[in-house]
Amino acid sequence: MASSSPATGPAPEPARGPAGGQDRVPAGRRLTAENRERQIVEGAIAFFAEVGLDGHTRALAARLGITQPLLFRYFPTKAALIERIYEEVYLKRWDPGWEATVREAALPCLERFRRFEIDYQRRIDDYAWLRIFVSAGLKGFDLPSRYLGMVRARIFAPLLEAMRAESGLPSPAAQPLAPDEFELLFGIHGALVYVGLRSRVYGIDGTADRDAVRAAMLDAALPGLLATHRRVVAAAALPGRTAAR
Amino acid sequence: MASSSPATGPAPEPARGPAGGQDRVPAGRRLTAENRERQIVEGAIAFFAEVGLDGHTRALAARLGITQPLLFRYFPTKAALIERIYEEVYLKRWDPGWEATVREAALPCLERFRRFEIDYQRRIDDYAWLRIFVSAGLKGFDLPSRYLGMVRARIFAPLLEAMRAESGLPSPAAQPLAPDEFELLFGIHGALVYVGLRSRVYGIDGTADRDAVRAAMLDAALPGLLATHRRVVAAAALPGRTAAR
DNA sequence: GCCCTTATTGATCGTTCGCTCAATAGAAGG
DNA sequence: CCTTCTATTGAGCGAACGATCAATAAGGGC
Repeated sequence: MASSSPATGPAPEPARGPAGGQDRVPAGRRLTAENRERQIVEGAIAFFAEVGLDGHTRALAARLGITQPLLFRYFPTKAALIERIYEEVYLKRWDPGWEATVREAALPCLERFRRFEIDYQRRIDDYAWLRIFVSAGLKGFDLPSRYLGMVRARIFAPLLEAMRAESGLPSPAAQPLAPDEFELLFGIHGALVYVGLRSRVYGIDGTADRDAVRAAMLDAALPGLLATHRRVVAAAALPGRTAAR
Repeated sequence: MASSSPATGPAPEPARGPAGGQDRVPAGRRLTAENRERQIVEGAIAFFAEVGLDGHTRALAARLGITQPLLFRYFPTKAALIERIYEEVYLKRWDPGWEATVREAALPCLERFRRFEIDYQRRIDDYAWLRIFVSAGLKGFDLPSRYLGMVRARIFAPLLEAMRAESGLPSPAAQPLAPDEFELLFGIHGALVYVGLRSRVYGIDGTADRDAVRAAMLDAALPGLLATHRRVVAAAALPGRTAAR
């Protein structure tokens, strides 16, 4: 169970990522400020994803083919650069369409959940996204908890409300959403995320088509979800045990 | 979505852990070599779990109330100390009883799976265990992939073989275990692990009784597992698509 | 009490960290 | 061609890194 190398050795996969699809920054020496900044941000995302947020600014500069002081021309501090990465990777990649999907009244709520997860996981299963997310969590930053708080409030809460309605259960206004109801969705959610984690963080090659694996997981988990949800809501309505916290 | 503090701020939870149940090392100045070594290892586990494997030896020494050079009296290098942590946290905490549980012929295989996961997750849902595991994965160490390889080979493979037999399907000798069959178990497994990750890595307080949450997840996921498994095996037997890799 | 063993320390090595600043060089406008 | 602007660099700051080693001091055996 010993690790192969003592303290070195970044991740095996470069995985520079789609980088948003914009055309690559020209490799010329003297770039415009705008182009250089974009190049630094994109390079920093790939770099810190590989080596972790403790990565050194000199190593980042070397990878970009520039000198280290130039980084500080564009970002006053290393922390500011990391902050920028948060915005770029997490805020900018949040799709408002997700919030619309889970409210699409024309669809059964399980199908809304399915469509959200398929699309969400496709975006999340990214080398930089997953690794920086986990790395931030390990360093005690509140990014992961705040981000998952968004998922909880903007996605899962409306979904649970729709599931309540579809099952003829009292609305959240009448009976507040119980933590166990969220756990139900986070359970399936976690199983899907774990597929990416094993590949991107634990370095397990795994199955080629993770998208198909997740689709199969949803096919297995969704059919029984509404019935389980009804049971959970009924249990939460009883004063038997304290459900919250 | 900005993090609260730029680069400082370890995890909110000390969570020194049960430390194996052995009596604490006396706080006296001059300890026996054996006691000092144990104190260093236990302290290092808690320390590196909090701040990550990039934590500094001087900070570790300060927390232990000793000077930094003393660490190098007991461990030739920082990497050697981390190696020792791997043995202590992962190798020593592997329970051979797990391998016996999943082979217990008297029990239905779903019950074997249930019992394994309940016990396994209880041990895994530990501040140091989860955080060092993830931290090692981010640093590119092969600990996580090798450990999960053990779970796959020693736990899931015999379980799948038993599920095959219980469903009257061909044995792995006749038809090799397909990757999709493992994904079936890793899916449920991942959902359970994710419960701990959200708390220990992402810093979400979450539900108090994670053990009960996981039990409920298993209750929801297990009933349909055998039927799904049969479908996966049947699909893997067809030459329709390449199942492996 | 003294001595011997060794756990522990203080001082320090060479390196590298994040970061600063004056000097340099490449493109644009006249 | 020359000037101007500024992107970029080279040199270097103080601090902290992992690691080393001779000096110190606490305890046990006689």
